[in-house]
Amino acid sequence: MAAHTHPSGRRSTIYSVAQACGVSSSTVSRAFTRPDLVRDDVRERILSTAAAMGYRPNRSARATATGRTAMLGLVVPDITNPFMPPLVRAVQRAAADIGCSVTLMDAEESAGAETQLIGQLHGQVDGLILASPRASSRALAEAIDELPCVLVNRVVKELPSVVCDNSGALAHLGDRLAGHGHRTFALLSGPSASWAAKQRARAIRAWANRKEDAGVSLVELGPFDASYDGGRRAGAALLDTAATAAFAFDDVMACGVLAELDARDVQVPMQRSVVGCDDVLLARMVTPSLTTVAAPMAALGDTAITLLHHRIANPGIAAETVTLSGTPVVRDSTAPPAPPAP
Amino acid sequence: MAAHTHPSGRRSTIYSVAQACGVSSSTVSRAFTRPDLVRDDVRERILSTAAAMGYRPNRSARATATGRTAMLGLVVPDITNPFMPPLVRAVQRAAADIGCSVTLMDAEESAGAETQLIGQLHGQVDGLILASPRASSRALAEAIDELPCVLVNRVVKELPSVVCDNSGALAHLGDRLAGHGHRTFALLSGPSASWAAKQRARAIRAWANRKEDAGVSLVELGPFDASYDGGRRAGAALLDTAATAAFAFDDVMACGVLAELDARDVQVPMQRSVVGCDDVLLARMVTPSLTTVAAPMAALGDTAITLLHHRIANPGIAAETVTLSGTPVVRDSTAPPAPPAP
DNA sequence: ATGAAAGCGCTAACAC
DNA sequence: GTGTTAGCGCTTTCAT
Repeated sequence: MAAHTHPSGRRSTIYSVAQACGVSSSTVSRAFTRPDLVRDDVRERILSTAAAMGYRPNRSARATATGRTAMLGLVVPDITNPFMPPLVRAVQRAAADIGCSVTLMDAEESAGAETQLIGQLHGQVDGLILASPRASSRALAEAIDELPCVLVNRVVKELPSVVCDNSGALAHLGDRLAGHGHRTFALLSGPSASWAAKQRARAIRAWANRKEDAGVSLVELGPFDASYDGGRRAGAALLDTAATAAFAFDDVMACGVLAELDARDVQVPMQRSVVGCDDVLLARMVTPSLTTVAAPMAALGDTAITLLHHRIANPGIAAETVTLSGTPVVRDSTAPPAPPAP
Repeated sequence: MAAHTHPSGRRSTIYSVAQACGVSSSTVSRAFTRPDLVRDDVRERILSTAAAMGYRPNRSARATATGRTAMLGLVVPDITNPFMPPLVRAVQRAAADIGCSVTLMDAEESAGAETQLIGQLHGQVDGLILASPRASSRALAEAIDELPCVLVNRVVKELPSVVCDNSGALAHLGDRLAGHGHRTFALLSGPSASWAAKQRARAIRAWANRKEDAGVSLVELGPFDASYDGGRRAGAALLDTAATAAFAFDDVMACGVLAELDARDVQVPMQRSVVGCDDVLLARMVTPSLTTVAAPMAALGDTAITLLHHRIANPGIAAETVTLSGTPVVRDSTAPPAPPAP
């Protein structure tokens, strides 16, 4: 493996390749970016000598010339949230398909950091994907300022977004539980600032209302942190109610609920049923495995990139928001309620 | 928020700012990159009118001019592995401290993709961090070709790296278990191609050898996948042995072991003790919570970036490998063995 | 199909 | 301390 540097010690450029091939730099450039514009034999000669010389196109130079960086920014509120990695992967894969790489920014749960990071991304990326941003709509709009962008799991007026609607799946799971004989349900709600938490709470309330005639009643608990510890607290709160089944804000919280119930010797699903949301890896790993609503990660990522791509190509296009649906996944944390004590 | 574009519709540049301020473009440039070189009042005037005009430095242009992109590449074998997010975060934070952003590449568990991604990063980043790469040393070296880089949790001759040594912590945990009365231990080893798996196996073997006189014996099982399912299989295998305590390759595997034992009504820690490795978030969330070895994530990230930074500044410097240590964390998955059946 | 030349936005000597 | 002037490596008219 020879060091692929020009004899002079400098990296090779289209110029050195051009010289070596006895063609002009433009032809070399074309050989890489518009292969169809250069005669086959010439192109092949260029490509092979370029490879031999270890030539690598300089992305920055290309970017200054074209005005496109071929990079997308992805900002997440918290990369350690198990919801994110699959999303990151999906976004990245889709971005690769359109020839872009993605620079990841973790806001470490700070809304302030979010807007600051967005600012930093200006002039560095062609567009932005904001996953469940926590910053206020106003702050967001201001930080984004003209940069093409799409939100994931949050809608803000005037901004395109792709969101996951779990109401159908949640209702399905609710029906199933009601069918099992559950009547009193608990809603363990997530952070009040969370758009997703609002949506999920709304969905569950709506379902419960529809089922009122069937004797279903809903007790709302929280808000709790969307964390394991938040879940522990939610689990404790749950036991103070008559609810036999609980909807946790997400799988992580549900996981905390499971732990708290276990710690208090309350059996799941025998004595309480609990359902999570998102279907993160974790959901399969805990005992009992979680009944939950699977988010269409890959589709979320794909759609976000498609929307963004479209938006980069047609600036000033109207903001649309596409809605995908979650899918109910039944596992071991739900079952018929225990028979009333004798 | 007005659209921050030049009246002409184009983005503002150092030139438009310079014109608006009645100074030369270099002064504007300096005001941003070497503030100390420009008189206070001038600098302030420049900065404020720049802000008013919505000027944002163009990173690509800067990069072509300086030859530095201020971007680092981070390639991970599998972003969904819970070990990675904290590492990613740490790396990112440290990178930010030296003024760099990081573009994340997920190889989706394919060694081939790894080298391909590395190739893609050439001419796009100033340096590379490779987290537990799976590609062969040869393939790696070839793909890296001259690009400054540092490996995390893997050592390859001629390449700088930062690794985590868990042997001390593992031995500590082993001693503790032996002190509890355990005598037969199982080593549930990880993928044979994994550098980390080799190291951990070696550490545990060495410890067991040292303890032979104390009656400690070790049975080696595996290799198993470093996954939940791998852990389930490992758990099943464990029950075919006389071992009362097991070292799993990592927390994810340990988690599978826990599930399998639970499924077979084997109580942890009463009937079997199990220890994981890494201390991922998961370790705290499962029931019982895992005794494990905490990896110094933040330090790993910091050190990797420091090494890389140093290496970018001084090309051709000798490759050093720095070793950090894991810390034992005792939780609920370990305890004295059950008394021999009467 | 190929070449010549201008320009992308910024930095970095080098002068003043 | 500030302005002048070359580039950085690449793309892209515009000719030929």
